[in-house]
Amino acid sequence: MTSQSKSLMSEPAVETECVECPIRHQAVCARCEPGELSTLEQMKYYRNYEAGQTIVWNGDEMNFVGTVVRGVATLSQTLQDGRKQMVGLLLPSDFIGRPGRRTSAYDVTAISDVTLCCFRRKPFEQMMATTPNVAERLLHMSLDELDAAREWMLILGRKTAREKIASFITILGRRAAILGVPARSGPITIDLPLTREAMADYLGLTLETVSRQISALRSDGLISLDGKRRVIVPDIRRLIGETGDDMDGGLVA
Amino acid sequence: MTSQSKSLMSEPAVETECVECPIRHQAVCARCEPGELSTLEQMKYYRNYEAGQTIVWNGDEMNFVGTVVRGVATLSQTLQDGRKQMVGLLLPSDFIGRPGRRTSAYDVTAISDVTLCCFRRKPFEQMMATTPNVAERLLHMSLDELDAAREWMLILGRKTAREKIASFITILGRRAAILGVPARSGPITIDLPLTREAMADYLGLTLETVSRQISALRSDGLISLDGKRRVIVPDIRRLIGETGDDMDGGLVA
DNA sequence: CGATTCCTTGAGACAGCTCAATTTCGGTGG
DNA sequence: CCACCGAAATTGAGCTGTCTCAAGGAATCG
Repeated sequence: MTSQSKSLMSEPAVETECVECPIRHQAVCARCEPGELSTLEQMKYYRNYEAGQTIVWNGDEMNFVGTVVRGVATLSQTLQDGRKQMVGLLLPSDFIGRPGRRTSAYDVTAISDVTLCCFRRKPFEQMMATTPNVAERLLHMSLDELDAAREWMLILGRKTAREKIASFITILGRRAAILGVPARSGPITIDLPLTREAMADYLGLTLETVSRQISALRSDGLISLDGKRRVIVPDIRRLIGETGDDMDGGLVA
Repeated sequence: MTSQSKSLMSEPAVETECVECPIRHQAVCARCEPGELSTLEQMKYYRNYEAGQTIVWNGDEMNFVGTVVRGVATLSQTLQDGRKQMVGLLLPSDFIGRPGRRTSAYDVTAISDVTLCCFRRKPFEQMMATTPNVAERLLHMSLDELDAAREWMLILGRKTAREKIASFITILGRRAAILGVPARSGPITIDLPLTREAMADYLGLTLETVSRQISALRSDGLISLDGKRRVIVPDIRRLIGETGDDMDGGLVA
């Protein structure tokens, strides 16, 4: 029997038919037609991971690809002496694995309990060749990720600690708005899916600096906290003003 | 001796038939068959830019896509107050523009005299749909760029100034080895395509720090300089040892 | 209630930044 | 060929934002 560690019971792990899948219209299968979908249906299988578990190690063979259906995972890289940088944050609908490559270039870690919708790599690659809707969608998603990675480079390379935190919260808000409730212009609630340490690894800071800057934003009235992990943003525009960006947020319409 | 800098007369700008194109096997057309190639041949046209010229501004409409045939260009982003971060370095064979998007998300700047092999965007998109070899190749290239961007995130987020410089030189060496002369294990010569300031914008440093660290590496015997822009690396492995990376360079076989 | 994990806050250290001269180098014209 | 010019690069000195080290506090769980 699988040990349950930190959750009392293992969640029933969202296993639905594709048509009912909560991320049906965001994932790699978003553009598939009913016929194609039933092909995927036959190929797919689910994998579950508990919070803290490693999904793959950097360099490991990876004989599947998949989509995050539930939970949050991270991609990270490490230097010789253990300094760590997160290079990707995988939320529901994000894709894991690279067609055409056998091994992972990153450590992939489940940060909360995670469910993946997987395909064995070889069949998936063949399927891509015959299903332009999938290949095309994957290209589109990769280009989006590339844009995100570059936005991140700007954050890592040029922003101050305060700007980094403000940016991070803003970006989370943007993703949440796409996936879930569209943002009204009132106060917005954002759940941080990461510990302070993970945020630090994400932002190229130390956990102490992350903590200090969150406190600073709070005492400046730009955010308030509900517990440690829930942020309430009374006026998102004011927070965006702290990111240093060239104004165009896109969160609030 | 190949072209450089601000020559009085505009170079005759490499305009060849696809079959003879110097980057035939690296670019987006790499996997095309003769028939497909002649389709491209009819669609393509060349554009030339002088060193320092801007190719597109962030937010500008961009009605073409293209491949760098000659020269070096950069992708960069800027914050409100002018802080700048380079988010991509485009060498020959690299692709510019994003199919399916009308405007550029970055400033694209020619850093030396540049020749692009271009396609108008719409026809290119249609062509992609009917030419899986192009779409597939573009996906592959985008995923490579994504990997590069993530490697860069590690550099920006977690490396010291010295490690950043060592990494930068190492990466340039790797690219040069792929494109040109395969690296023997003797001394390697690497031309820096960037000013110190541009390197700084790339590495998230100031130009003074870049200069200091280059001097430091030199006085430590890890590199030597021929002029300001040419680096000689007597022992690439020793330099790789300074990058902080988890050892796997891939430059020297 | 201890134990553990996560978070906050403080005080001092240091890497890289800022400001400010020089110096070097490639190009140009005499 | 040399003198000169401007851009690029180097070097110095002091400053500051973030890190490091260290000591609690808060929430969760057995």
